[in-house]
Amino acid sequence: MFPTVRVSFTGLKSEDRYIVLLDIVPIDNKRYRYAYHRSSWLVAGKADPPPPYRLYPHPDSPYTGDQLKKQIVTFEKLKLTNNELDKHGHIVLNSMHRYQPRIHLVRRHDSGQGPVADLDLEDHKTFIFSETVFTAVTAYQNQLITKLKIDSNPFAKGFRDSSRLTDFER
Amino acid sequence: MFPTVRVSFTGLKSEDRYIVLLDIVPIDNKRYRYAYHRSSWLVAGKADPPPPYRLYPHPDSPYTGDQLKKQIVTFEKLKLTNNELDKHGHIVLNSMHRYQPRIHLVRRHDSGQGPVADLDLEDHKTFIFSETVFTAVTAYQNQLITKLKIDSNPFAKGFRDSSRLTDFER
DNA sequence: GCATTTTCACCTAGGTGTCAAGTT
DNA sequence: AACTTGACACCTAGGTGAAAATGC
Repeated sequence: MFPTVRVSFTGLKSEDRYIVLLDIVPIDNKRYRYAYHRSSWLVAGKADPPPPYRLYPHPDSPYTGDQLKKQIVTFEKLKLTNNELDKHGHIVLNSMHRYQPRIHLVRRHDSGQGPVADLDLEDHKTFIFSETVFTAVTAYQNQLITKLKIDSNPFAKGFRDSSRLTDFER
Repeated sequence: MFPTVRVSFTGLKSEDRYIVLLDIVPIDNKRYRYAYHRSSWLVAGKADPPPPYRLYPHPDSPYTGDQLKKQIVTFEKLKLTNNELDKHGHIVLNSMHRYQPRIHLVRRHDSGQGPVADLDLEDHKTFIFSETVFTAVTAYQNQLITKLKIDSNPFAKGFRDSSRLTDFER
């Protein structure tokens, strides 16, 4: 997933163990389509059946409070898929639906062991940044988003304006 | 450092915190030179003054006992240098001297925090594999070691026999 | 008519030994 | 004469969107 979600924390207990998780939840119960002629998203009916819900623990978890204070947690390895049968642990989304990523910080006292199965059973806090809402697609619907992603992602440098042929050069 | 040191552990306490470290110590007080005509190492006098000693903590440390049980700890990022003034945290060695890598497993109870400064002050166990002794060089002294390293390291694939011109092909 | 998947060129990032040139 | 360094070609490994192929 690009751009990459990056978070940092304060107010932690040095000695405690923490797990940082990310999940992505639907924003509404709708399916969308893109209207090219007016460059905007339109509601296209009720949401499709939701794919399996997955809670993605940051692969470096658990952290000690001490470790976590010092760094920025970067979800650069998080991947999205629309394949309900995915076996790689990626987060599964419906294409053409709108989503809100969330960050969860779970605190484990000396007792707690093992993976986080259910957040409701954990001592945790959830953080939501509404500016990170997005629409899932399999192909970009809009040239502006294509340009934005190409210009901001180092791996897409080969598609930058300056390295491509313009109409004039062609 | 290639080949990469890889270790796994058993008999850990799930709840405790562990730090895995690697250091490299001189095997004797000698300097060596290579005798080409008889393809063997010869003693070439007393050791040069030792460079700064560095204890290299595995970058993923600390581990919980639970985490550490499940995985192979791989020191693939460990680097060696002969530069006494090195600022990258690499292990500093004298070229043409013989060395023994060692693995240290430090157990931290709930109290212990911070980096490992002195192993003698820690609850730890040291593991030595004498088959990992090596001679530090800046250039290989022997065509057999060159061939062995090229054949076993994926990053040196471009130098394999099959992809290079033989005398016959030339 | 779209949406989705597959293959591809083009990158980032960095680990190899070689070879020419420099140092001691 | 022995050793060391730095630029280089050649790899591994994998993240990009484009375009063609496929599916619904």
